[in-house]
Amino acid sequence: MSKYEMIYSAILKQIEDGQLKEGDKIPSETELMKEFDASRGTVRKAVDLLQERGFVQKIHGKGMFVLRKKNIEFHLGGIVSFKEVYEGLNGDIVTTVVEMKQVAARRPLTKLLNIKGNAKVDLIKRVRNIEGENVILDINYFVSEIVPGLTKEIAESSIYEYIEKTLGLHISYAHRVIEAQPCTEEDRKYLDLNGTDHVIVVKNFTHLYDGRQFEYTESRHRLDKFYFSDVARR
Amino acid sequence: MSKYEMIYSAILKQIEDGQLKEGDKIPSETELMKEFDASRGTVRKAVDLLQERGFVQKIHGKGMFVLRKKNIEFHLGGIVSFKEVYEGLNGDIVTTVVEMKQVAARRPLTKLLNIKGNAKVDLIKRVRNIEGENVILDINYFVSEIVPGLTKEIAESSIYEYIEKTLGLHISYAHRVIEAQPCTEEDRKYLDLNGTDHVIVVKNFTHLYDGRQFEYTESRHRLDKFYFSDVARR
DNA sequence: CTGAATTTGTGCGTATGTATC
DNA sequence: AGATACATACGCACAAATTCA
Repeated sequence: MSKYEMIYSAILKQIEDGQLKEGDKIPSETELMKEFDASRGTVRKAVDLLQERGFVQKIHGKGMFVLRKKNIEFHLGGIVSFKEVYEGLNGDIVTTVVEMKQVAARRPLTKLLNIKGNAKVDLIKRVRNIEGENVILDINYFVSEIVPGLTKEIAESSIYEYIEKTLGLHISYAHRVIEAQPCTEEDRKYLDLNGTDHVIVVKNFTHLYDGRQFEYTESRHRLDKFYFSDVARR
Repeated sequence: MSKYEMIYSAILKQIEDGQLKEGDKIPSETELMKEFDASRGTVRKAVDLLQERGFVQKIHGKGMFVLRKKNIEFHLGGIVSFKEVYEGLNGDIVTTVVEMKQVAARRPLTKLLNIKGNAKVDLIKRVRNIEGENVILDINYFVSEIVPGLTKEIAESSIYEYIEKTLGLHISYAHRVIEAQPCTEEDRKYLDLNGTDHVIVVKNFTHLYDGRQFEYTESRHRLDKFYFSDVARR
């Protein structure tokens, strides 16, 4: 881990552990330089990261203050977001693979994944059951050439861990779209819809560090279980 | 404008004008140093900003490449997001103030705005009409002590411009929450709901540079007109 | 395959500007 | 007015990833 990441983590830990509470002033940059035996540039890189991610707020001439303790979580891979994740989930999340096969890409998919026709794609459909109700249907498409060797076991645990740890690929960014759609036959088949006739769809176009797109995913959430939270700056 | 902002804008303009197209390699940091007569740190600050905002992707040892031309727009103030904004909106957006009054804060509101009871609050309800349909109901609450002098005229044009330009306040960040809710009586009264029984609610907790919260807003969107897009990194 | 050149990543030091108290 | 704290900018050195002769 680099030095600025160490400083970032150390300060973040103090916030999470409650040694630094909301509204507290964080030591000045010169003090942090001494504390961590680092240059000002390095300290600034660390605290800029803290600010970007919404933990602190720097004020010119005054100092730097703690905004919030808990991370505004987003999940680049896997489950995107739902209420229980934020509310400290009491019950369990059970993931079931309901369909899994390799297909040759056809028209809508070739565009969504930015690949040529007939390129091999791994299709995975998973249902997320929370506290006894099926509330999320995840439909993943992975480019087989980039992500080979997917199995049912991997799909049931963590595909992202497999991609990063086992395959050694570096995931970089995802373009996300959130919108509502009328329920499909498939939604009705797999989800406990509770009388609702729309779902919230989170689309993910996920890319590697080198820019290649390796995934397109639709997370279809039951309306009343959907929740999204973030911090926008400037 | 600072030097790194100049460099940021200059490169962004080249991307928007099409001189740098998607996939193109951007000149190396040393070349940009010469081009803009700047130090490496300044150039890096500019291109790091471009990367954060999703325009380019830097790859260690290779270079820096254009990802996309169009900004993934978010709107910190005012209208949060809806389909037509992204699709280049053909028709007009008409904003109508349907209610406006000053009230003394009561229980749910004191918590949402983080203020004391009986503190004065300006309540504004506005309907957004797009292509002949009322599809968004915005309910804004402003802390009167921080944002004084709001009028119907300001509410009909741009409240944020008034806050920043006229009052000279610096807006810094907003905590956003997106979720679905069943329609209220008010939704039914003001919106053309088209048979849907839920709305998508975007909640905004907006703060000044000094950390004070000055606004709480609910944007209530008709399901089929809602659209949200962003880029998540790492 | 090796090594050099290029390019981005990290870290240090210094100076000066600007806002707050 | 002076002290403090963050903001911008410059320069240098070395590390790590990639490319290519």
